[in-house]
Amino acid sequence: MRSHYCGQVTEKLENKNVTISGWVHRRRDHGGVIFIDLRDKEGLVQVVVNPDNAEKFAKAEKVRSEFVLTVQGTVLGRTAETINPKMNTGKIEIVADNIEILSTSAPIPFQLDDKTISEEVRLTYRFLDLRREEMQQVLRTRYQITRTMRRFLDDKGFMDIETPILTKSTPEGARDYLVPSRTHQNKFFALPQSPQLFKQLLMMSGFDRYYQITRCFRDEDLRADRQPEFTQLDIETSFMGEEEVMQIMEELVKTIFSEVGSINFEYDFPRITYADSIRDYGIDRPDLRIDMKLVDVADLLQDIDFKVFAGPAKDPQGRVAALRVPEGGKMTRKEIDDYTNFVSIYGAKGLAYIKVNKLADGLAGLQSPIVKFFPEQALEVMARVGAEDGDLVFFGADKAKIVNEALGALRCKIGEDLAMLEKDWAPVWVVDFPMFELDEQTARLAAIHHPFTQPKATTEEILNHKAPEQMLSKAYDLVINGLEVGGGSVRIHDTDMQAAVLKLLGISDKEANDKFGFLLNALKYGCPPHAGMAFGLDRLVMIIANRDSIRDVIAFPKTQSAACMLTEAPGLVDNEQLSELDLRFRKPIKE
RNA sequence: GGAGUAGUAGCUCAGAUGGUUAGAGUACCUGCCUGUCACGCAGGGUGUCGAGGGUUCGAGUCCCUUCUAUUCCGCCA
Repeated sequence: MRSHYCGQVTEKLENKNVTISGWVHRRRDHGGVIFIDLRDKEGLVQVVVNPDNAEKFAKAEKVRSEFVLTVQGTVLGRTAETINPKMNTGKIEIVADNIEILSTSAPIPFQLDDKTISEEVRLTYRFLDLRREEMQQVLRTRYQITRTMRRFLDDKGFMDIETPILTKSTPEGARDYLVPSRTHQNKFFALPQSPQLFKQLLMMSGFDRYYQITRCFRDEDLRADRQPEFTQLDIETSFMGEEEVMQIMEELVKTIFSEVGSINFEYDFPRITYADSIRDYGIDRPDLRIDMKLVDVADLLQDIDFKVFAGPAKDPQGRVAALRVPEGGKMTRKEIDDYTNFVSIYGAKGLAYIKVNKLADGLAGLQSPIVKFFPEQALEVMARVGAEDGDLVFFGADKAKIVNEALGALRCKIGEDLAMLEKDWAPVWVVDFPMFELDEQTARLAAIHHPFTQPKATTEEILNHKAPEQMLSKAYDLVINGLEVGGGSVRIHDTDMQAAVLKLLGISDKEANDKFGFLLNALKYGCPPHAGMAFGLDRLVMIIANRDSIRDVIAFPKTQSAACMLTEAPGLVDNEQLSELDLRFRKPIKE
């Protein structure tokens, strides 16, 4: 049915007979001659149908968009006036000897070259949406990335091993997707949030280097960069520490960017500690494409007669920080109001600012509703943040968490709005994460990474630590352009240390045994030191393919309510199925 | 759970202040056309104005409820 792909018929094949098959991209009927652009995965080629044969011509007249055809014909060079420089195959055309209609098509609900189609329509007809060149290209990029990952890891002695999809609910972490068991009454499987425990067990089994490109499931609300089922490149190694894992993972990422995106990082990825990242950027996944930092000014403003600033400045839990926007003085009142509105999302009660008109004029050169509250300190603050004429300096003063989130987000928003991105790519390792965080509602400690991460402390120190929330862990995240693309840690390989961590987390022996006793048990039988990492494949593809949404790099994604527009999943099931599972609804089904 | 935005023809959208028969482009259909490549020309409207309720003499427009999509907050070890 095919001697060549449409997109690969070039002038080299002139005067040759070819057979091509594909979809009718467009038909132009001139009455006496009909042009058909035929499309397959390699591209488009123009087919010319002349009226020299009535049967053939009649078929061409019947043809419509998206019909599937096989065309036999002769490749001919176009005359100079009819060459189409916009097409790769524009120097030639195929003069049809014979046309076969393999499949007709109803009028399609949207035109493939229309770039303004709503996502709702695209997802409902995803099989058509995926015909678009753009989507074909993205999925090809995705495949090239996974292929590169596999080759890189295979060459380094990593082995691909599958782990169960039907598994057990884990403590903490995200909400599980549950699957009722028919053979075990009242019991449920959980879909894995990640193969974390299995890959640790594989290390204990002696496989030494494991990887898997695998689906993970988390039943939480969606975002542009979050789907309830997503794909991870999951990796674990034995007898490697933080440094070795980070090095090999960095090499992997560089290889992917180089081979798939022709982007070459000729430097070591910078590293930043969690604490520094929060201090300078307000967030643990800093976008280093933007050259602005938060600057602490609390020490200068503790004693002023302006409670909005002085209060948080004196509060150990508070923070007063400034964000200097170079040349931000051009901002209008409305723009500033919009930013004030923006930070309110994060709980900020306001957004103070100082416009720097002319520093040489001293206080008179500063334009601001708040300078009058601290005339003595204002210039010192300006010096601290490095303000120059024409700048605008924003201030956040509140609980540290609020200031960090508000100014951190503001920094990125302004960076984008004012086109302040200084480079295309900014990878960075974030290291020295705290081991625990204090849950404000329950006042309990929770693991920031997961409870199997090794703290930077001995078992003794873990048990006797006076401020466990200050303890660091051997965890690391890889952040690119403000997006967390991967994270990992050194794991605990010692029974006593694992018990100590679980104890701090307030997980009882019984609970630990119920939920992952198999892991604790395995730890007893010779566990190698091991460490690993997992990459969010979808995010990595998104960033390399330069898309704004993870949905654009997944063939069949879910909507924000975790539904599939195409299959209309999730759906109702038969009563018979429910009764086999011994399940019943607590409320009547709404029609 | 919360905040914002959107929902009118197959698609993308217009439709101040409530007013007669709801429009445009495109797609589609019919006819014409032998060099187009977003072909062109002439003609044709194919509609549950997301759904339900309310106000009104009268609702695409106002009010309430609700559904869907999307962005964000919470959530996501």
